[in-house]
Amino acid sequence: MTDSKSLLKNILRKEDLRYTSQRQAVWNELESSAEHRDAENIYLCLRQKKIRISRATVYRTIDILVKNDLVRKMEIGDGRALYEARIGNEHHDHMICLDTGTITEFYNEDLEQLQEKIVIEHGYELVRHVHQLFVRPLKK
Amino acid sequence: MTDSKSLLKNILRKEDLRYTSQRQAVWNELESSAEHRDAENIYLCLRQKKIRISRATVYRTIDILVKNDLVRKMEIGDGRALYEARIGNEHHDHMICLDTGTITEFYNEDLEQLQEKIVIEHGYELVRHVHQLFVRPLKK
DNA sequence: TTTTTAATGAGACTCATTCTCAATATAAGT
DNA sequence: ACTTATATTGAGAATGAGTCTCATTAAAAA
Repeated sequence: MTDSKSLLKNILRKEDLRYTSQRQAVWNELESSAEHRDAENIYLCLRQKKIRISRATVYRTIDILVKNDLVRKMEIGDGRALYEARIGNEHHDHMICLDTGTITEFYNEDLEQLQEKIVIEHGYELVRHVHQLFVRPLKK
Repeated sequence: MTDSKSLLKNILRKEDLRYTSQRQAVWNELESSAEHRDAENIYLCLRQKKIRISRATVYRTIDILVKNDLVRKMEIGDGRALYEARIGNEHHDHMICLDTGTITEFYNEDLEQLQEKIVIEHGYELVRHVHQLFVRPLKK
């Protein structure tokens, strides 16, 4: 059994959920590309591959994957959510180019530590964060 | 004429838009409280004050205010947008308590500079950013 | 196998926001 | 001030992402 398959099976078992072809298909779809994709795109790609699945199941499955840290959800303010697989994919934040829509991932250790410091100073602990930089190409 | 009134008038003039009582009312509502409020809340408060206005106009006016930097829009992922007046209100980001929903504003100069540095290293200039820290109270 | 019960699909539904268009109000021109 | 041209408004229809319902189907336990 491939790693991808047993990873999902273990999570479903832990959550007392059944292993189904639809759930595997959604996970395959996300895991096999590094793109930031919305639910509709995943749904359409699966249909194109002749996989029998409904929008509802796509949404329901993504929820399970997000809750179990296999997938990360991000919203860039245009009304829909984007998703990306977390495996083989270190923590990072996003830079969104306003001219082209290109999404660039970035990670900065100082930034991470600074955030931790700030919340502690306010008497909190950090659970998660959203950090998006909306940018434009530097004109030279 | 109060500052608040001429400020709005100047912006509307600049944008070639007409000065109307509805637009003034929306701006008054936002300007007079430091809360992070959604469009429906603003609409209902105005109606309660017997001001004749529609939801459409509330949304349309908020858009004008946001475009002209009088108001800041933020989305914390629950599907609706929150707004806050920008005047008398320095730039800051938000810390959202997952237990209570409390929104705390924070500002850190190092953080701001670090962001600038990061985008430049990627060949971009920073236009705006979204930085939200989802937190829980530290148990002592 | 049979049985139990969870998962699925189709489409209805929700909810924030946007759109449409006839009626109204602003402000420029006289 | 009065007209006039046109921007703005309001009511409700439309949109669109996401959720819900419930009859049907499929896991997996027995």
